[in-house]
Amino acid sequence: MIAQVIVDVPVNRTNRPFDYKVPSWLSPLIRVGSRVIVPFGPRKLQGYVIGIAEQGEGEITSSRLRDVEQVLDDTPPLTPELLELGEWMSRQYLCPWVTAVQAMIPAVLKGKSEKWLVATAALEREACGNSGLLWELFRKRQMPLAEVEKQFPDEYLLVPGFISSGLVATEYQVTDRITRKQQSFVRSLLSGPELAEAIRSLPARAEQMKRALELLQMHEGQSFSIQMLQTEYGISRASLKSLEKKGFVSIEQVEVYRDPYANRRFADKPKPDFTPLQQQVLASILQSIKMGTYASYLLHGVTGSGKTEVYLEAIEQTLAKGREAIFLVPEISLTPQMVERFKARFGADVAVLHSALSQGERYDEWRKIIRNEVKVVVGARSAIFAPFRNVGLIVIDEEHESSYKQEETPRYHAREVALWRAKKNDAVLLMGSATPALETYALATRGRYELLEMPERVGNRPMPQVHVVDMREELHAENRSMFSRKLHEMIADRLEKGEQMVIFLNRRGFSTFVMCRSCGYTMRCIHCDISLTYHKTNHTARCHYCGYTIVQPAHCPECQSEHIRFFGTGTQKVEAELAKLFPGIRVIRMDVDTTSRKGTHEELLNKFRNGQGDVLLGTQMIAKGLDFPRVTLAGIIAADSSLHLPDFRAAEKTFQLLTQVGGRAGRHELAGDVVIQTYAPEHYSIVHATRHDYPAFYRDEMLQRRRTGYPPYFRLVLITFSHEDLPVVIRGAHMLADFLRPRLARTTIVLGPVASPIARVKDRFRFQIMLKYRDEPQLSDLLAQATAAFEEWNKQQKVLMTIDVDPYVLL
DNA sequence: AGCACGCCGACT
DNA sequence: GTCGGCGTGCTC
Repeated sequence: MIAQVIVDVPVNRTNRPFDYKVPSWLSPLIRVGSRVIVPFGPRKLQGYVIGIAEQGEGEITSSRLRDVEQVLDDTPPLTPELLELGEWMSRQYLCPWVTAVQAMIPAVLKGKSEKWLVATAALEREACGNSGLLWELFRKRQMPLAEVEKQFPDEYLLVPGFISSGLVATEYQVTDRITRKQQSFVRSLLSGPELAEAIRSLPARAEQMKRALELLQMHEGQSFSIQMLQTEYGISRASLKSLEKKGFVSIEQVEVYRDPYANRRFADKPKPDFTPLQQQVLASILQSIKMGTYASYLLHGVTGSGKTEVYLEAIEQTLAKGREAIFLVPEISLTPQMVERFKARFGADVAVLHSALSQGERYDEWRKIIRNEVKVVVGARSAIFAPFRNVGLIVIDEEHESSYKQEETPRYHAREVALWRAKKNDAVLLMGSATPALETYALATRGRYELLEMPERVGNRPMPQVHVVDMREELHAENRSMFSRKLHEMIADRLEKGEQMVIFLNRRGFSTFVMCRSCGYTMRCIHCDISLTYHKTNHTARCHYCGYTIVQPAHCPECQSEHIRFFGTGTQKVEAELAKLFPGIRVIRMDVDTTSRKGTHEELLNKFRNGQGDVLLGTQMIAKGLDFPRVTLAGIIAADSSLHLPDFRAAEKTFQLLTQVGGRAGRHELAGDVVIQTYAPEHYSIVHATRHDYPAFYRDEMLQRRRTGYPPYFRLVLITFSHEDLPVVIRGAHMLADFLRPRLARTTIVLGPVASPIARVKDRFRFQIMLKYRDEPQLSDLLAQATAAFEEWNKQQKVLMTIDVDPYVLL
C-alpha cells in the first residue's frame, strides 16, 4: 500500500505529492485526508494523505520508498472534497497545495517539526558529572534542541561531543497543539433501593453528601459535573470525594467541549409572518433547495428588508431535506445578536466559528462539524471550509464585505470558494447585501446569479430621512466644530426625547498623523515609507506596517518647536467634544482601543441596548448588522474620508458605508434620521446613498470602471516584489514582466513594473506589476510558468514575490 | 523551508 | 594541516 502525501514545506519546489509505503500496522487507520508524520530528507514532517494506491507512480521503486511513520487522527480532518478544493485553490491562487489545506483546518492541527535531544541508555549508566545539561536530560529524558540552546547556552557547544560519545542522540519530533478539556462527572454506583439505604446510612451532619445522593436519586442514571454541583447546589468537591471513597458514586473524567456559550439560554423569537416580498423571494430559493441542484442567488434587499429571516428559513428547509448549511458573515458582524439568533433557532445543531474564539474553542467547534454533531455552521471567512459531507446551502451575508478576501497566502475569496463548493455539492448559493459588490451585481444582471430584489423595509417602515450637510458651508458660517449645526441640533433633540443614536467615524485614510505646525515636519517611519500614527493611550507614535514605535516627542526633532501636533479626528476626540457640548451625555465608545479585551465588544453593546448610553460612537465595527429599536439617529462625521483613497473601490466603499450606517437608524417603530457630513456633497456616491438608490449608483460607478479599466470590466492580478536593494527588486520585476508580456493576450494590459504606492516596508523596497485582462483562459498556467521561471532567476537573489489574484488591497 | 554536502580563507 | 564560512541541491 502506497500513500501519496503532500508535506508541510510550503514552497513551490516541493508542491507535489510524495509516495510513502504504509506499514501494515497503519493500514487500517490511514485514509485519504489523514494527517500523517513522514520522514522527509533528514527531517520528520507533518503531511496530508491525498491519495492511496497499490503501486507507487513515481520512478522510485517501491522498495526504496520510506515508511509513513504515524497517522495522527482516527478520523481524517480533510474530506475528499476539501482535498480537491485545496488543489483547485493551489492552481487558482498560485499557492502551495499544503498551504490551502492548512487554511481549512484549525490552527492547533498544524504540527511543528523540531529537532530534539534525547537521553540514551548510556546516559542512564554514566555519571553526569558536573554538566547541568546532562542532568536535565537525565531527568526529562528529552528536550527540544532550541530549548537546550536557550537554557544552556554554554553547554550547547558541547552537544556534538555528547552525541559522539553516545550519551545523547538527536531525533525529529512533530508535535501539534491539540489539547482537550476534561471535566469530572459524578455518577451513582447504586441502584434505587441501595441508594435510598445509602442516604439513610449517612449521619445527619453529612448534609451535602445527602443532598448529592438525593439529586442522583431523583435523576436516575444521570451524571453531574462536579463544577455544576458546586456552583448550583453548593456541594463541595470534598463531600463528593468522600462519597466516592465510600463506594457510593464514581467520579470520572469526561472530555467536554470548550463552549463560550455554555450555560446560556437563548430565547427563541417567534417566527414572523413573511411579507409578500419575502415570500416571493423564498419561493424561488426553496424551489432550488427542494430540487437539490446547483443554483445561485443574489438577494439585493435594502437595510431592514428582512434578509436574515429569509436566510433562516432557507437554512431550516435545507436541514429538513437532511442536508447541511454554511452561513458566512463578515468578521466584524459576527455579533452576539447574530449568534443568539442562530442558537435560538437551531439550538445544539449550530457550531459558531468566531474570530474571538481561542484556538482550543475553535478546535472544539470544528470537531462538532467533523463528527457530524451539528448541521449548521455560522462563521467568518474560513468557515467556508466547514468539513461537512453534504452541504445543501451556503449563505453569504453582506456579500460585498472585503473581509471575505484573505490577505495572506492563500489569498482566496470566500465567495469564489463558496461558488466552487456549491457547484460541487449541487447546493444553493445565496448571497445577500443591501449594497452588492459591483462584480457580483454585474454577474447577476448578466444571469450568472439569479437576482432577487427586496426594495422595501418590513412593515412598510420608511427608509430613514437623510440630511447631507456641506461642511464647507459650516466653515463659512463660522462653525469650526466637528459637528454641523444640523447634527448638533438633532443630537440635542434625541437627548431630550430619550432616544438613542449611533455616531460613526471612519478613521481609515484619515489617520492621526503627527506634524509640526512650525516647520511642517511630519514624523515618518524609519523602516517604511509612511507616516506614523499617534496613539493616545501610551503617548506613542507608531508605524502600522512594521510596528516601529517611539515615544511622542514634546519638541519637533527638526526645528525644536513645541508646536508639534497630531492631526485628524479620532473617536477619542469626538467623545471629548460630545462631553463638552452636551454635559451629562452618556457615550459608549467602540473602537480597537476599547474592545481589545475578549468579550468587551458584547459587553458594550449590551450596555447600549439596555439604555445605559445615549450615543454609540465608533468606527467600522458599529456600521454593520446592529439592530437597536431605540436608535433614531445615525450621524456620519466625515463621509468623504474614504473617498479620496488611492483605490478604485473608494466610491463603492463610501456608498456602502453610508448605506450601512444609515441603515442602523429607524429600523423599528420610531422613524429615523441620518446626518451625513461631507466636503463633497455633490459626489455621486453621496448623492445616491442619500436617495437609497443603488441602481443609480451602480450605473454611475460602472461608467467609471469602464472608463478606467477596472473590475468588473477588467480582472486584475497584482504581483508584488520586495528586496532590501532597490536595483535588485527592479531587475526581478522586469524579469517577470518581460516573461509575461509576449505570452499574454493583446487585449491584456501590463501596468508597471512601478514602485508600489508604499514603496518601502520593513526596510525592503517594493515594486509591482498589475495585470488587467478581459480574457485569459490559461492565466493560471501562465502564472505558474512565470513563477517557475522567476524562481530559476531568483536562485542568486532573494527577491520575495507574491501574486494576488483579484486583489482588494492595492498598496 | 531546512539540512547536508562540499569547496575556499584564517587560525592552532 | 584543520575549523568553519555559506553556495548548491535534494527531499518519496
